[in-house]
Amino acid sequence: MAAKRASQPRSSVWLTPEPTTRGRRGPERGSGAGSLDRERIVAAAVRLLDEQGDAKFTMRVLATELGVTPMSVYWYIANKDDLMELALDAVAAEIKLPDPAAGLDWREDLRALALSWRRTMVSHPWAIRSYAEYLNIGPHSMRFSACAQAVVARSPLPEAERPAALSAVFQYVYGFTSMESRWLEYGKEVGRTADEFLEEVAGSIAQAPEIEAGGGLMERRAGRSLDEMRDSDFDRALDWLIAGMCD
Amino acid sequence: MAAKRASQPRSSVWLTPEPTTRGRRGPERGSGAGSLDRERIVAAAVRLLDEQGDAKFTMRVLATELGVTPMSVYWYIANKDDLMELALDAVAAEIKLPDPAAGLDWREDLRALALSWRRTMVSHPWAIRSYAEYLNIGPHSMRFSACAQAVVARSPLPEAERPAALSAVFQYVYGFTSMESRWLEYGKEVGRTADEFLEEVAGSIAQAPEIEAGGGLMERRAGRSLDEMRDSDFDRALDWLIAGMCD
DNA sequence: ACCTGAACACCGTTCAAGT
DNA sequence: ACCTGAACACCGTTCAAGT
Repeated sequence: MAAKRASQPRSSVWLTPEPTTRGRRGPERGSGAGSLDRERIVAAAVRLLDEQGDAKFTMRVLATELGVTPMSVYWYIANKDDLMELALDAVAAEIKLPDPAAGLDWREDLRALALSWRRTMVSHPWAIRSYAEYLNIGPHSMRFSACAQAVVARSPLPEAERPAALSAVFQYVYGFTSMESRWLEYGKEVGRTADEFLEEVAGSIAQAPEIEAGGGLMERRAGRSLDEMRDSDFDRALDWLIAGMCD
Repeated sequence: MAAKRASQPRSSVWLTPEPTTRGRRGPERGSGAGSLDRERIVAAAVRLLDEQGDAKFTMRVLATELGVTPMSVYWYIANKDDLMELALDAVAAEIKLPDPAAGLDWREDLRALALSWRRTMVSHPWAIRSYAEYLNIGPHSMRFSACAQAVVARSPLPEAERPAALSAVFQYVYGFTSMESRWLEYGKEVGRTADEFLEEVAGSIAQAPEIEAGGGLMERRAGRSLDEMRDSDFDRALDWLIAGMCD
């Protein structure tokens, strides 16, 4: 999607200051059903992305949803890439941040942060996919990372190592969640649970002659469901990470 | 790209047994310049993806590169998604595996595996992006994960915890590398080094009033280049992970 | 200031036809 | 068995025009 036109360098909504005239209007203009603005457009985009997935999300269906012609939308946003960045940041606003006044240990707060990031992303698979394509530097996203930095700032780690600590935790969470939602989505598309789907795939792989059997990576352990296993593997790895950081 | 047509569930090349008649020919047919087959198609795809990026990679330019009509390619592969999966697995073949006979500590082998995965992916940014979209269960990819499993099998970890260990390491590496190559590519697109680009972005963010300053996440430490910092953060986090796993 | 309609330059892919 | 040409059903977006 990004950089479709030939050699135009791609940029970011966040780096091109928005002309405040557009989509910004005073309170005198009542929010009648048909009035368009950035906010309404982004909200509709997020809703459609959630409901139908990013593959089916086009400027044309967005316009239809808004009861408007495709080109109307372009009055408020420069292009689809910008809209995706806006939608991405809107989702970042949903991530619950721990209350610093609660007085929890920094490790618990870091854990909580990781968990709520994961929860949010699993419910917006298109968003986590967009991470691979867009810079994610909107205000809500920055608010999240500022919060994360404040949490590690309370740790005993020397200042020079804090970025590595954040990197370790959140790159891991990103990787894990990305993988997780890919399986969930695949399963949903073929109409099964992730459990069933993964088992089918494991079966096919085991039979394919040219594929050397992975031997165990995909198999259930102790009769637990895959959902349970996923959760506990996630927790376990997080524990290791945080434990390792403190020696 | 995946699942473009409306409600057709997406599948995978690896799950739909290839009719061996196609693209498989006896040795009697010399590999003349114009002869098409799966192998040649996939090789050309990888080359084009490397050179021009996935945004510009279309079936039409692929066909042109092969000196053939777009639809010729479809005799050998079912669709573009399948081709991407094939290309993805071709790249997985490049990942260097540690020699189990070298007698290194399992931790060193795990590290080596992570490093060579990262190196391979950084040189094929389209491939790491494809991870978010496709099942990655081709023979070379499975060979890689079988190797990784063999390595942790040599660790003192109880069997039930090995999947979590693998998950921790490789999800982290995936997340890190994904982020890394996104910045590298963005920088390249606007014609600067990742260093310069990141600095510019940090500058813009600092100035944007609605964005709460991240405060330090993006700043250099001790005058080192970003490349150096990236490498050392990566190493540090890997150490933590592996150390944490062993208590 | 805001919205439309028609058009452009693309996509991936189907299908009937050629050799 | 392999390859082509024309066409279909889409995309995002430009541009000139309307109100």
